[in-house]
Amino acid sequence: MVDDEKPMSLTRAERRRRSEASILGAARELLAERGFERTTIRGVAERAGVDPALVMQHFGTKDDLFAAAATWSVPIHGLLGAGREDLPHAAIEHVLDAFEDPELRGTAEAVLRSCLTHPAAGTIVREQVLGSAQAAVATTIGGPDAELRAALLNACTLGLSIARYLLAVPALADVDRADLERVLGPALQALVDPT
Amino acid sequence: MVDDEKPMSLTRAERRRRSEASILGAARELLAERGFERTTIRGVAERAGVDPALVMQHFGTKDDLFAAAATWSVPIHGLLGAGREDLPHAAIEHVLDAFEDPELRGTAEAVLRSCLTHPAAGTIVREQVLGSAQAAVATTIGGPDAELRAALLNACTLGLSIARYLLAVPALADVDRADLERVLGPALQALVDPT
DNA sequence: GTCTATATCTTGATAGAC
DNA sequence: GTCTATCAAGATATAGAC
Repeated sequence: MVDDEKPMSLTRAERRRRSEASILGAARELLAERGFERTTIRGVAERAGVDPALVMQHFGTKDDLFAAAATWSVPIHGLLGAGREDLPHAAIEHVLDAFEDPELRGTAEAVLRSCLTHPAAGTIVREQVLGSAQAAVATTIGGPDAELRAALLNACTLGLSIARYLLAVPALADVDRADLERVLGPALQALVDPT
Repeated sequence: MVDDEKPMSLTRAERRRRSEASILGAARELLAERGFERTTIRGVAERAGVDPALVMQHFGTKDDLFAAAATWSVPIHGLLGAGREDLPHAAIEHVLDAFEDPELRGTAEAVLRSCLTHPAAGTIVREQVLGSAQAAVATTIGGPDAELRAALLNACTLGLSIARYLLAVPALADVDRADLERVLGPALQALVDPT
């Protein structure tokens, strides 16, 4: 019982870890490009360079694979640390950082791409992504309309993310950070300041 | 050749017109609820109360059915007639009207629901919905950033539509028109006014 | 014009050899 | 641990009877 570990166990665990990581990466790419419905187990396996059956062996079902690939832990510390004057700036940075970091962008796109058609993805966006940011922002805004203002702030940044990165609207996809902040900043400021 | 019209032709044409309309209505409903991939010909036929083969007979392919059901002629005259001070108000009315008219809402949701996963729907939103509104708004905005400001105005209203009507974010789905305009209006005004 | 029957393909998932 | 072979279900689309 004690010494039944085989000498190859490290290699076995290592191989498993690697194939799991490559499967997860391939799944994220395809989910980001095509969404949940058009992403197939076979397609994921092919891009990962493994056998289709191996994907099922590791993750059980397609939904479980999605859940594993689309786990998006939103870093809201940037929003929490901001005062009311910094909030627009922080919010814009928040989304631009997520989509310009190659690591984060995959999962962010994977979740957003399917959020209108896949119930699980919709719940993630509604409750985790928008929900946590809304709660973090509402307290620093304050006032009677705090929740509404926070929700609208989120809606605008969500619209920007979708239009710029997922739909690739020309006028938004091409513009650089500085112009974006310069033009959008005052608008979000008006949203945050209760007049 | 001249008199080969049958006496029943009116009935036949009428029946065809009716079944086509009911198929189109059922397709719009399901497309709005589930999106393109999860909408099946069988499901459309069942909801319309007709035979699945009849759907194909009328529309040829599933993509053609989508094209017919998701033809969204955006009424931008409200945006064209507005001056710079009225633009935020007109823009908000523009989206709220579309989603609160039961007739328009179906097609609007059908297009938006699939715009991230179905290429044709994405093109419609990018070029027709956002494109036409952007062109209409950019000229009244004027200045060097006109296109960018118009695109951002569109992105914000798109985000509002998605969050409120498709994702049903609580804080946005429950609020009424007046509050929405009161809070969002000044923000969009700041977006429109070049400072 | 409408429906029955079916062809053809693709999907997610499983069983078992090695 | 990995792959071959395959199942069962569901999809679009078509052919032909009525």
